[in-house]
Amino acid sequence: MIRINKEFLGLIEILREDSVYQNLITEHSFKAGDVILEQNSRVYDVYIVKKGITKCYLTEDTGKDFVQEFFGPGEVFGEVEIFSETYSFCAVEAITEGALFKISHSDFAELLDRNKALNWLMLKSLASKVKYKAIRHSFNQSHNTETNLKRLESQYKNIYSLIPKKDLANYLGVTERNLNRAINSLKEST
Amino acid sequence: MIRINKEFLGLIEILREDSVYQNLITEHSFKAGDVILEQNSRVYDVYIVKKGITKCYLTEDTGKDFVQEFFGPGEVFGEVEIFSETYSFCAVEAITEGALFKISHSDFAELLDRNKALNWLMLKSLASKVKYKAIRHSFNQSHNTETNLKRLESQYKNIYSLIPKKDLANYLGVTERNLNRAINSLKEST
DNA sequence: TTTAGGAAAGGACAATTGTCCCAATAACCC
DNA sequence: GGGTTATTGGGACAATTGTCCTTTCCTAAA
Repeated sequence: MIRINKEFLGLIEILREDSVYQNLITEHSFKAGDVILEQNSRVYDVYIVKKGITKCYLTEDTGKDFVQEFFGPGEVFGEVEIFSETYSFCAVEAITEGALFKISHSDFAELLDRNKALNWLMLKSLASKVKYKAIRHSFNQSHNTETNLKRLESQYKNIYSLIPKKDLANYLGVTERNLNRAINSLKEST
Repeated sequence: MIRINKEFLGLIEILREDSVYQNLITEHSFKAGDVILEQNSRVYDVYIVKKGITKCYLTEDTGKDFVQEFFGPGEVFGEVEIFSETYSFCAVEAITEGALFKISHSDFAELLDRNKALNWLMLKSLASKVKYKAIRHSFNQSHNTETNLKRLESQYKNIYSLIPKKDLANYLGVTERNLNRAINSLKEST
């Protein structure tokens, strides 16, 4: 749900201690609501969240948004487009204020080639995304909204203060109306 | 849906022309119904499908199976467990007869380290899985069974001769009953 | 050809979720 | 404060999907 990757963030921050990399890896701040990446756009950079929470979502032809993940500190995005050589398939938008690191695709590709630690963390990060998605979608498809919500609540006690309800509904792939029903029914059962 | 990766298969077959690798990369045949990998088991090898179709699926606590993907020629599995260092989160079972290549985790890790082409294809393969999953689950969540089925039918004209209905239903995350309804309703609308 | 067994399809009803809209509440501006 | 406008939550009904069980169809053996 709120994905983080401390190892990756750690490595990026270590690299930035070298002054050479400070020009390649730039830091930028964002505020809540900022659109960091648009869907179906050319992607020139790889992004690493330093602080704050963003959402990565996809807008369908029906007008419905589906939230892929919420990205917290250390989470990487814009990297898939290097390897698949296509336009962005998700939009990324800030939920809270925060900051991120940015590296151009060409610089990142070069770094990947030279730096074995980074290369390995990249493989780990991608593998983790594959695994996480597999497990989450399987669970979501096999259970009703109430059960899915219960799972999230147990993982994030303060979920309603972290994520707006609308985004939560779009993450679960249901309407806000239905999410409200599930919330009420969980409240009653306590 | 039926994922293939000719580039990856090509590279593996080229490597196997070198007699050194023929001992590391072994070939095995399978027949329909064979269980190639069990869920929640230790994974010792990376697998590459050479011929045939397998399904990769996850069994939930409810007893429901959810099919992640169908793997055709070139598709890799068992690799995520190298990077995430955990037990298998999916089972893999043969749908048709076929054959696959197998490499031990340690040999594969070493190959990844030495062979840049393989390293790059591995990154591409993982990125492709992430992207494919993102797009598919977003679409599936945002549309009803009939629309989801229509999408599959348009991509695979002969889908009902390739994949058993039960597996198709588990791929879409619905019951067979509901899949039948969707099939009928598409038939009527022609 | 007949018949029994098993798999596949579909009918009937229940549960879940979506859509639409109205009421309650909060926010804001004169 | 009064009045207006957003925002949020929930009621009512419709559509979709799940569950259960019956019917149909296919196969194979006698």
